[in-house]
Amino acid sequence: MSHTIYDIARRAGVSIATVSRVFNESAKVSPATREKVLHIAREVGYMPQGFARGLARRKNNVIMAVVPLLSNYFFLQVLNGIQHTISETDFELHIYNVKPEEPAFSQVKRLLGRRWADGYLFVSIHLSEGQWQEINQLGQQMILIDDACTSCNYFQINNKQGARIATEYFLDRGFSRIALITAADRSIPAAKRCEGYYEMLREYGITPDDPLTARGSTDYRDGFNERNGYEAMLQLLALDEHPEAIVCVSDIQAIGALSAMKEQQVHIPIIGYDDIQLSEYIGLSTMRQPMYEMGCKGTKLLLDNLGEESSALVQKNYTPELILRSTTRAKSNRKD
Amino acid sequence: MSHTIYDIARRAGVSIATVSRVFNESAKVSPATREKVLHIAREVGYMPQGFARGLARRKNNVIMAVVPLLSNYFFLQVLNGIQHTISETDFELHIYNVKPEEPAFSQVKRLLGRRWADGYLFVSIHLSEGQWQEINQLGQQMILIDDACTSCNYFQINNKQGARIATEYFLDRGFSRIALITAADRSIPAAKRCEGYYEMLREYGITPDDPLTARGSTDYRDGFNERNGYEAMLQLLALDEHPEAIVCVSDIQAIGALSAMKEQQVHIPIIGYDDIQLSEYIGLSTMRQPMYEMGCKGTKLLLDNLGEESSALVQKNYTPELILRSTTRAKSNRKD
DNA sequence: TTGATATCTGTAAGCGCTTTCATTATTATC
DNA sequence: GATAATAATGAAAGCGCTTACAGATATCAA
Repeated sequence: MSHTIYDIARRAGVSIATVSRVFNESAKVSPATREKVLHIAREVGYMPQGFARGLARRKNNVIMAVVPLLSNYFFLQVLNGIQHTISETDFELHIYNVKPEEPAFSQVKRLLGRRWADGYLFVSIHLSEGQWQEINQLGQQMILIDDACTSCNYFQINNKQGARIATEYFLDRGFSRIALITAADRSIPAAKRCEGYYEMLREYGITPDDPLTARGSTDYRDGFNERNGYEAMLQLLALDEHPEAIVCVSDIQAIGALSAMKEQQVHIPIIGYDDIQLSEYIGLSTMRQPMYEMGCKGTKLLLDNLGEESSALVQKNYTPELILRSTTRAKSNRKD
Repeated sequence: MSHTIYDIARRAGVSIATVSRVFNESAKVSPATREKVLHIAREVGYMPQGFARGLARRKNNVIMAVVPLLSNYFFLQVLNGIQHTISETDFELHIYNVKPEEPAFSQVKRLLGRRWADGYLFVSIHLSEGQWQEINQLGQQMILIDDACTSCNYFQINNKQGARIATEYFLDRGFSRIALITAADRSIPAAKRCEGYYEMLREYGITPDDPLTARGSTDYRDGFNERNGYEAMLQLLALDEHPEAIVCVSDIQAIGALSAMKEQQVHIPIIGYDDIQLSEYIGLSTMRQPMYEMGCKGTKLLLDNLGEESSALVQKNYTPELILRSTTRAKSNRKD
């Protein structure tokens, strides 16, 4: 069943060192022995065990992407970028999914302590500056994607700026009753986006109106879910006066909002956030973030750092881009 | 930086055996020493390394879920079930994502050879009977979810039956020009679903009409993508006579098809497949599969098997359920 | 032939941990 | 106070591998 290097060595009539050399592409083994060993290995399905090898080498050629609740759409594209970059090396990618039931901080600490991987990519894991510092002091190679910390390498998108751009788009078109659909308070990106919305409103001399900030009560995925958007929209439509436009902190909520509008036969311009793949087909205007690119760049940096001893900090900020589609177009051609 | 059990032992003035016992909840250590060790460990951030521990124990409390290209919506829900079940144990879940560029078979073989995990859950990985046999002979604990093999444990959904149900729904309503939107030929589930469609048509005495089977040319994710459905729908709408109803092998393609219909202002009843979360909000009728449940059951079985020596094969087949929503309702109340 | 090089292979030490077994310290029992 | 039983600890082997280092063999110039 489970063969070890000793079994192979015995059957091939060589020492374990030779077997090891065969599997490490070390040149110092004659073609004849190499073939003999490989043949036996193939026959019994032998391959060096990751652990033992990792232990001996103090490196196991695994990098780990740490992501929040996997069914969140956001970082799937980041992962694609990571995957793509890794597949060009001899590293393996393992993915670790932090669960919502336990604080991310303790999960991450435990994970790093185990040292399963040579390096870690944290995607959309939001911790405080102090917590990241502590994690970073564990001395593992790591990169933050979609969060920041002064002492870490990171690739971040400016959430506030994204919301500012979306809000300004509507302001520029003369709207002033602009509503906001937000998510759970505890979500840091949501909070940043709200902030951008408020800030931009004030810059245009508008005092944010409380009832125009809505959020559903469905808490699943920090409120980043369709139903939450649906509920929020219902609240907004129940107002004495409908809002003129809507800024939404995620596409997925915007989709819920759109279905509420459809039910009530109203059309209010809306801009989502994330540019998930579906948005294009739904015609949802949105803020696009360079997720794939961040995945690639982050991975490349991590792999580079793995080689060198200590390298300079890389900290990069991106600005999201407004993608205009039909949900921001006037619906004059339709009767309803 | 990276402390070992020796460092802790030295600083605590005990042997490494004692430190090890502290971290293994072994009762044989006095409260005083336990505290002393734990205190020092906490101070320097020590935790036993996964490898070394795995090597010594020949078990590392990791189970691995192997999934195809991560951006596929299908198995996200399976993963939720897996996650949920595992979080109630002291196991960790690592996820491995097979890449499209290399045959899944060789990736899986390599992965199992490394023995990173104690057990493996293969979700939506489609290999031939013979290939699974070979994989199974590597002697690792494994469960198949959404595929089958006579010598393995598996939890499978009857794809053919699902398509039969969808097709029959339309047949029962008197339609006979029922179209099929399918995906890439190489996709096994897609093929099975097609088969169900053809079979049911014939049982109702209808000879399948070639042009009524459509597929887009966008190959991304084996054709399971919005654009593919969009293109397929365009082909169907270009026919001399529109189909009366559409069976689609995935929700994601059905969404593409719907947007094509919307563009051309037509409404043709359609049933998707998968019941992804968005479908509810779009009102898409679909075939629902018990994905979450399969994730839970599969994981539970795997964990059980990990304990015992050899246990009886568990092979379970599910039938998808037809969920009726607005895309199968007559659109008589709307003008367009 | 001889010694010097180059090529291949084996020996053995370690990687960081767990765990058995032996040893010592402690407590209970009479 | 001696003995047996119990509890806490340490020494050491081993998990499956890599990798210096050294040894063996082959090759070649002189």
